Amino acid sequence: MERYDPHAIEAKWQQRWQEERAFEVANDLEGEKSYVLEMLPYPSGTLHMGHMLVYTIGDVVTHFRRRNGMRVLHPQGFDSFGLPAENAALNAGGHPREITERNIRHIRASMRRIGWAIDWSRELTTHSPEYYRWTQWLFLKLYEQGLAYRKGAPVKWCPNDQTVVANEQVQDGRCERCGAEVVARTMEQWFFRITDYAQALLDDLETLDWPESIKARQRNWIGRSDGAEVAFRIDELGEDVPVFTTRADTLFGATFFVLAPEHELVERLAERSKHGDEIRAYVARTAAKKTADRAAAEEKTGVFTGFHAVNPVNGERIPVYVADYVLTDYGTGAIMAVPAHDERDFAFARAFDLPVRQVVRPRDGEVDEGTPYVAHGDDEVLVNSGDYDGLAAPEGARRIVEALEAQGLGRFAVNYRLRDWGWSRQRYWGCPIPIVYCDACGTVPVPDEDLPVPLPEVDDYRPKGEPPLAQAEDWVRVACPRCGGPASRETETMDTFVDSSWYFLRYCDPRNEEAPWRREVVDYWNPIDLYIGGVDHATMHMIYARFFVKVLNDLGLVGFREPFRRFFSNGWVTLGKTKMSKRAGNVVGPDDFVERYGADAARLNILFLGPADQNMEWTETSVQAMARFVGRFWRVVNEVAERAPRGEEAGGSLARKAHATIAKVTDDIGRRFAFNTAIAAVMELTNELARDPEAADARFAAETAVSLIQPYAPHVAEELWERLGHERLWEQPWPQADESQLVRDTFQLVVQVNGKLRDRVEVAADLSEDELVATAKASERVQAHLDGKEIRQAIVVPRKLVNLVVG
RNA sequence: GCCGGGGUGGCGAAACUGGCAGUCGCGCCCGACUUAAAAUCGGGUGUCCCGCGAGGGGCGUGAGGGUUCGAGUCCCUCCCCCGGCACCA
Repeated sequence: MERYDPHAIEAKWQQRWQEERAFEVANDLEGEKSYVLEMLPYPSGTLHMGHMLVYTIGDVVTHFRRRNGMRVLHPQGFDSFGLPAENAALNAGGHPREITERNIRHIRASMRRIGWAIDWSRELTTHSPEYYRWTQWLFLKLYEQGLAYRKGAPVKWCPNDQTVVANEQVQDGRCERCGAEVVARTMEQWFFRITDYAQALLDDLETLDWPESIKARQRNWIGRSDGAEVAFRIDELGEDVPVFTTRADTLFGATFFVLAPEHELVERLAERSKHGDEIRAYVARTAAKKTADRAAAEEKTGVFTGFHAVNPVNGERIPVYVADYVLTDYGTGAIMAVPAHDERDFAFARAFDLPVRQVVRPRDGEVDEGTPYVAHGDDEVLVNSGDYDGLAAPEGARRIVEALEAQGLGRFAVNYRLRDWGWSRQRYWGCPIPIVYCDACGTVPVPDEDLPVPLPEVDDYRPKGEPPLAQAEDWVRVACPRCGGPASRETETMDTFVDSSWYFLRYCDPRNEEAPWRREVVDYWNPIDLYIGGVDHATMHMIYARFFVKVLNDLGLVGFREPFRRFFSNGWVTLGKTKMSKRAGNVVGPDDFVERYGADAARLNILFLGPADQNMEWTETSVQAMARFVGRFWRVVNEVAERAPRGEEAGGSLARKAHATIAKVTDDIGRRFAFNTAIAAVMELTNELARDPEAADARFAAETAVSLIQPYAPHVAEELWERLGHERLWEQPWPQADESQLVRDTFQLVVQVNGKLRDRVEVAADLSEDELVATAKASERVQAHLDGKEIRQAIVVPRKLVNLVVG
């Protein structure tokens, strides 16, 4: 028998598939389709085991669905613009384009070497002008709709380095790099109005077949809360300031009022206040603080403004403070403070010696005055609340808001935690924004026919305060598309999440030069039937893509409202119980293992480690074990091919086992996504086959095993299929389990006494319940445990067990 | 704090619908082949107790309770681990 040589076998079949374009699929738009997609990689290095996992899952499903008669779209590409790729280039010390394209070549070669069934004719890279032309085009569509806009947003600025620094790069209010005190600055940034779609993004989660944990994360991220907006009048100004509250039941307990330091009113108050300097100093101090540090602050800080707000429910004047525990970008940036029923307000009241007034208490029971009482269900009632005293808290809240509404001082309101998506970056390696600024015409979109706006070459692409594109002066200077006068281009670039918010649509029609896609094509393939990827993209990318699709649907560009009908979230691959990552320095790549043990063993291994949606610990011994299994599989099947009789499949125990394995593997891959147990089932079949390779039904069992392992180990399966005298396994229909073979005429009856296993008896399948009980009683082992006691009851589970209850 | 996922042999895990706990694999032990080792192949392997042995019995799925003829699985209380969000009013 020939030795198993994975390299020769894998090269042979990969060449064959490439020649035959075996995994390319045409846009016939006919028949049952399945779009199977894994999240595309950042070409920031080489493949690691996480990639091995996610792409092998997709590959198994692709083969399975193809062989079940579906037209399967399974493309691949590279998320090659943006920070991940650019940072990799900066580390490598080369031009981002060169480094990125080198990484792509390497990864593409690895992917081909692993033998994934990818339609390479549809490959895309987000940094190619053919792609980003349409990213720009889509931006312009959103811009036309008013869904893309520019606004000032607070950023941290280092006056020494003359650069914006990320929140994560500020430590104790100082620049991480040079130690200078950072200051807050408002800078113009581009945003998408994703908040317009907050409710739709929330509602439509119900229609998706996603893991509950992932839906929960998105709900959490969107963060809907129901409450009321209530107007408080600043007494000295005569101006109404709205607050958002979820606790209208506590309005009578408001004892002070707080504005976020960034609230637009604060500067105006400072101008008129005798505490003006104090207020400005406080605002400057808090602005420089990292958001996380503000949140982590043990002591509440703030400053009295000298102004007062009037509580609309009782006309009471309460002092107005500025304090950084109130966030500027949630609700209205101002709150009514109810220290008796809110932890944060309570802490502030303690620190500033402000009154605490109890207005909600349990119907029965005592309240500890030393801590805020936050419960507010139907078991809580209002007190100190005028006409509302005695009402249950939810009812009281409703009545109070209704009364305010009647006076025009409040209304029921909904708030979301979700913020508009800020996506412009002062970096080089990203999609240019097709906008021109003209002194005469203002902000002018670049006309479609002038797309793409190319990414210019610059001398120094490293990040600095000014966008690197500003150096490309000839590129920046441009005639205004509207008036022809002197104008300049937008020099910021898009975040990579913009590129990845629509790539799955481009795969459907990747070479279209007239449009981003043809609608009938995307409508045929989409929504994606199975999307596979890591949980780390469960919020950002997967919310942004959902937003894009909803907008595109509203624009009539696509006929569906959700991109990912089903999502499978793969686990992490860990080494030493730590997620494999560059940062942890524990990355193991598949290249090495494919080289040493072959692609089939590496593919089987990653899916055999454990359930694919849970984290799994990588060990070198496990891939060796898989190499051993493949070798054993090779020997056993070859032996059958050489020695087992040909002819009709006989209905012996091997054939029965084969049919049972078909049923198990089909269910495991098709319904349960339990890839590990499907492999175990084929191993069992192989073990039985090895015991009797010359049996009359050995050939059928071997063919079945080869056919079932094909999605996991397509190369060795194809080679063995050929040795069994057949061809083109990748196109063969998936085997069907013969139900009649699954039904046996005897079965093993489990006999319990008082629920404890006492015996197993092989019995005929057609015995009646009485006969089963009689058989159970007849067992010697059972008799020993009956101990002469009376049988009070006999539980019979047909075709399974008899439980004799004695007492 | 809120939300989500977990806890089963020495290890990764299986048990899908309440019905034989531990499939499959790793590791380990014994044996075959070998001058020897590696590789490969065969057998064994939850744990404790009784028995020279064949065998028999008890215990066992994070802890405690409950429902049930029967619970890893369902219910209640609690502990621990991992992840997400978090001064979100």
